[in-house]
Amino acid sequence: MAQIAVAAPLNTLLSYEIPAELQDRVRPGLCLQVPLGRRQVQGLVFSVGPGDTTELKPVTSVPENPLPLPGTLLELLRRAGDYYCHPPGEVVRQALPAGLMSVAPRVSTLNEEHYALSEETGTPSGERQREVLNLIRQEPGISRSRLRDLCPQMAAPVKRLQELGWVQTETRERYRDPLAGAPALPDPKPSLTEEQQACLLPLKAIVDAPSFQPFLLQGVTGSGKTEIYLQWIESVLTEGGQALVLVPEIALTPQLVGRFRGRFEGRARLAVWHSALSDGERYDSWRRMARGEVDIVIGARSAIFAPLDRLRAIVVDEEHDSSYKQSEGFRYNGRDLALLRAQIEDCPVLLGSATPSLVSWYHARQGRYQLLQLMQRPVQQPLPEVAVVDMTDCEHEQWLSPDLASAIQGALDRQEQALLLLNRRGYSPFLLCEDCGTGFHCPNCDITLTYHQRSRELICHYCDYRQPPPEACPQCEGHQLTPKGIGTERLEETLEQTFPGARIARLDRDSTSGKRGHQKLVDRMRAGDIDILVGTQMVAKGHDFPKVTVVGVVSADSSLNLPDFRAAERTFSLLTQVAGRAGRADRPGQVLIQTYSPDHYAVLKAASHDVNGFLEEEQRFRQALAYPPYGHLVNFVLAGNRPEQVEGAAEDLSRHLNRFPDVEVLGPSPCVMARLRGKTRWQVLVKADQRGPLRNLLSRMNRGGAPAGVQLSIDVDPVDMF
DNA sequence: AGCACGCCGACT
DNA sequence: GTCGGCGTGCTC
Repeated sequence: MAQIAVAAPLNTLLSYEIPAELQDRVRPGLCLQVPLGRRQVQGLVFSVGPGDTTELKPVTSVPENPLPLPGTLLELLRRAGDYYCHPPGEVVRQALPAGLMSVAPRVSTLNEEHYALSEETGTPSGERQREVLNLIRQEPGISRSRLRDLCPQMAAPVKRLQELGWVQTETRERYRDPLAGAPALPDPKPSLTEEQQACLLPLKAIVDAPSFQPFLLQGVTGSGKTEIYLQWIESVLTEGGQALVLVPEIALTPQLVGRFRGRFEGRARLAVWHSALSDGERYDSWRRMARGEVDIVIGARSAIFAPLDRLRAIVVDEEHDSSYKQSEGFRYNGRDLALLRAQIEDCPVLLGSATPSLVSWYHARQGRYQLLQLMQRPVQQPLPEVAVVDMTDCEHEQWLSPDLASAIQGALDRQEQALLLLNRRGYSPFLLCEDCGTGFHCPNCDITLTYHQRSRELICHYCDYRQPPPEACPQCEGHQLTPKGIGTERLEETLEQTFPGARIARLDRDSTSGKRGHQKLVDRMRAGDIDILVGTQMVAKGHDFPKVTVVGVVSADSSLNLPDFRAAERTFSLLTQVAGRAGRADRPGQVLIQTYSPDHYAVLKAASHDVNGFLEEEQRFRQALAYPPYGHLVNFVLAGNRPEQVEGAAEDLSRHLNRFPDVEVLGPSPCVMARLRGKTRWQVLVKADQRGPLRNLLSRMNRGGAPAGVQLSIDVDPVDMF
């Protein structure tokens, strides 16, 4: 009998009979095919053992050359599914590439010929043939594609040499490699500052005697955290171990990958893992990892499920970043699973950030994580001067304060660059009829449609509903439809009017088609072809623009006013991160933060670069309200088509949850987005001082939380309350 | 998720 | 009379 997670949203594993002829091949960690209803689906074996098989269907088939998952990974999947209360089959489907767990699209493998000299070779008559033979002699086992690069007309000569029996041909699997062709710039190892050496010491010490140990590396921007990662990983590789590096959004940080490639070129095999990979690339990268042919994996949150079996080091870069949390479906947190995996692997894990999350910082304070600190920048460069601009002094709809405008002018005069952050896409967040006050709402969601002028559309940023902007108000037929508020498009326009002649560009999801468009814009900025760059938080993440000396936050309020207990934490880290983009060695940067809440501690502490001061203040606030890390949360979200039914289900659920001991039930209440994609949404938030009572509640809640017609989704450790 | 079963409106 | 709409329920 085998316990199998099947590719279906079932809350349990299913048991299958193992037919006699497959008895010795079915093992835990194996992907195979099983019958489910009247179809065939993929499944992952979690355990094999004795049991009554009379009522069970037999396993259909086992692949020819299976690549079983490492036992530690299997354990991680099991515990993660448990912890986040998510069906095992869905957990596995998220964790494994499409080719392994989905039913339909079988991903193919590619093959390629490789050539070597035979025992007996002669001297061919043709010049081309001699050339090809020489190339094969120089590089035995050369691949067909490499040979073609060196000698484009190789096809006919190779064929002739094969016929003569002078070269041996071997067909091997060719991996689709997302890194192929990208240049690796050599990155010599610099000498470390004393501070860096002190950080590296305990990390290196643990390489010799691996065991579970979390570290929190708190380092100001520019203090060289990456260098610590690189040198730690280098020592791990020397011991024959593998390393996993998680980054919030790898598509935005190609320079980190470049840095790793440059440092380890020829010494370590690198794989990248993120959502922008094609199915084929993902499938091949997974197989490379599972075969032990990779030493370092750099990836986004789902890379925590990489099939590595010599894992000796895990790095979570920018550990505070909320994109580690998956916000729908299997709502796991990559940072938290990194800790779980490290525990299972019995290996160290390093969380790095300039602005640690309160939760991690608290654990470090409690002594559960070892704290490592980098307070200085190796290249003596002062932190930028940060000014807070009180927007209540400005006129209505004046987006640029005089202070920010003159700072930008200053940058232009000195032929330096300015970077402006505005966390809102489109032209304006509202379109309003001046005559009757009508706004335009999404028909599916509880939100106003954002006006996009470039594409002449009203767009819902939640469900992507689009409609052309009406000529006249549908209510009163008035023609004064006015955009209210500002988005990046309008900011770009405002800047064009204020600074005629300046080269202005915009970096957001709309301005860049595909990942190449994004990179192109970044390259132009770095080359100095742009004077002012406007962007959403994309500009704050990862990119290093050396000529930027002025950074403006157009409105700190948009992130501060989110209805979320982590709003201050988020705002603080965003402000700190974007402030770190200003300045360079020979010229200090200047940062201006525009806000209507100039006295808010998140703004003030960011302005004074006081990370610990912020965390201490935030800690008091969280403690008073028993929010994490002083309490634990589980959010139950109910969604359905019939509003009264959803509300009723939420009330029933709330009553049910109230019966559990040692938990506090908040709600039911309509979600912040009370309607999303056509569905009404209610939530019930459960809070507890200890994890125990919550675990107890969840383990008895597995299914049956909602009636037919209402979907229940459980968010354990929610990061936002939408 | 699929896939079937089942019970009501507009069609050759 | 049936074809097909999608609400509901089950899959070892």
